[in-house]
Amino acid sequence: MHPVGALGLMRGRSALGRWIGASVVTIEPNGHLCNDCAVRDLAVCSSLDPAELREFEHLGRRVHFAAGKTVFSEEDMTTSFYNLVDGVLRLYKLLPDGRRQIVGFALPGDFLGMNTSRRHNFSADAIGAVTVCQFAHAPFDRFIEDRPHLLRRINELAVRELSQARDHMVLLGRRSADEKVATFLLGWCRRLSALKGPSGTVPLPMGRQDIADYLGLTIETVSRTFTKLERQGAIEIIHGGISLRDPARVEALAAA
Amino acid sequence: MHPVGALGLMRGRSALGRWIGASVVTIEPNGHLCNDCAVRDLAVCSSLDPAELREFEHLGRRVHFAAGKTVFSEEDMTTSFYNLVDGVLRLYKLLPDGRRQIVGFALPGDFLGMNTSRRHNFSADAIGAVTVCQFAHAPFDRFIEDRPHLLRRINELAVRELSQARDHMVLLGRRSADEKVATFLLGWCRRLSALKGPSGTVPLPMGRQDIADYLGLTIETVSRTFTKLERQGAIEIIHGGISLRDPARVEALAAA
DNA sequence: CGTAAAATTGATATTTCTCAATGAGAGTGG
DNA sequence: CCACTCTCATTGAGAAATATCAATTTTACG
Repeated sequence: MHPVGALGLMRGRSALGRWIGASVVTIEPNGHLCNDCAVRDLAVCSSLDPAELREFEHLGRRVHFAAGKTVFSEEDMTTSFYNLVDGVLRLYKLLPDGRRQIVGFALPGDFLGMNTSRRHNFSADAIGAVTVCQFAHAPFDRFIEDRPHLLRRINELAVRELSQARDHMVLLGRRSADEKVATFLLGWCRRLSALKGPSGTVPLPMGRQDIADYLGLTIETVSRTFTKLERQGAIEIIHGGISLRDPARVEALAAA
Repeated sequence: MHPVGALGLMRGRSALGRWIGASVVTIEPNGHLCNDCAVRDLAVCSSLDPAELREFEHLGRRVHFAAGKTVFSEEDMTTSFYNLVDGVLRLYKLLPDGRRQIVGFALPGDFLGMNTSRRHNFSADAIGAVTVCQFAHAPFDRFIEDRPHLLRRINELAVRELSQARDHMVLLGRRSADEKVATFLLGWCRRLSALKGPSGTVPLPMGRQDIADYLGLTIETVSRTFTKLERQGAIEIIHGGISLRDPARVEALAAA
């Protein structure tokens, strides 16, 4: 089987093709059970006991997005929270002249939609096919009201993201192109391992331009750096991903 | 009066010189009243009612740090939360080879010390004299236990910081040196205005190297950009700060 | 097979960094 | 009060990293 497809992260075409063609955004009929949910233990839901989970079940609805579709935009009013269930999102901000900074890639279990302003402060696009669990603000807020453990869990996720954001600032402000790429590959690899277990080949569902916009580089520099790493024997470039040939070397390049 | 000293942000020498010379880090004897606190309505405390505040009062103790002192270090175990009461902190991370990225400047009202690991994920130095309100973890956690409104307030601050962190990623990854400096000056100016009211001259308590490490530039580039802005008539460089001569022009340079 | 999008590669330009020297204030001690 | 020294900031010249522009190759998909 294709290494990328095997992890359900294929770009441009969905392994779950049945929604595509019918419609690019599909809302699943009610009746999904949280107990069956793939991110049951990863997401905010991990703080809920079985009884709560049964109630929670009725608050959210599953929504599918086809590759490239926008889940929400920076300027939109926030009406919902989202739990990413399957697929990958690119989270980004645009400058007025079109320059783009990707502020992160969301993976299953990530919780989106928190804000102070009533507006999202970044946009989110599906990379490949995506499933989210969507919660309207009002009922979610009511549910959380007398469940401080859920609030605590949400805070925990926010604080973790904050820590990652700071790490990324260091990368953007103080690392060379080589270090940026090496650090990205390692970090991505670690996140996927945590999610799906270790694997020889690492799928990169996002395109080179996405990687460039995440690392504050141009697409050409990213491409050249990939090639350089491959020539050094550190990685092997596979279609739709890479293989870490010499992880120690990549770590050395990442300079901790 | 000196414009910088007037705002209590003078660098290198404290307006409250009485602690300095005696000791660089001073713990105030108990008995401080939250009601008198300058950040009463800014900090996490704003979510507490008068009765709670009286109880809260006993949890924290005020600690003073002289200019340049480290409040906590990245590698330290976290034993406390901190409420910045007076002064400015630089929050930064270091790479093994000494490169530094300043991830933010903390101002009065900011709440520090949240984390998921049991360690701080950045270091904090006093820029000029600083007063913090320090809370030991255990009693603070106990206090928060049955006060979800305080937890909600803390979450609110975390989410706001996250939003700022993302804005800063855009700056670091996608803006030119000129845009970085202009954006920094405007942002700093706005933060101080919100805190102390608008003012013609804007104190910059941090040094040029701090600004450079915040913007992902070198000190020379920052210095040159300041000079350039001054020659264009956009700003005037004052000792220990600047004056926004032509705010519209600076905003144009910041490119939204 | 043909076309379009994405990725790679090369040549050159630009920005920012590096290295080096100079200048300006603040604190010190005579 | 005045040299002296220290740190911080500024300025200049040249170097290096990365961006830009342009062409080519590869891959995807009808």
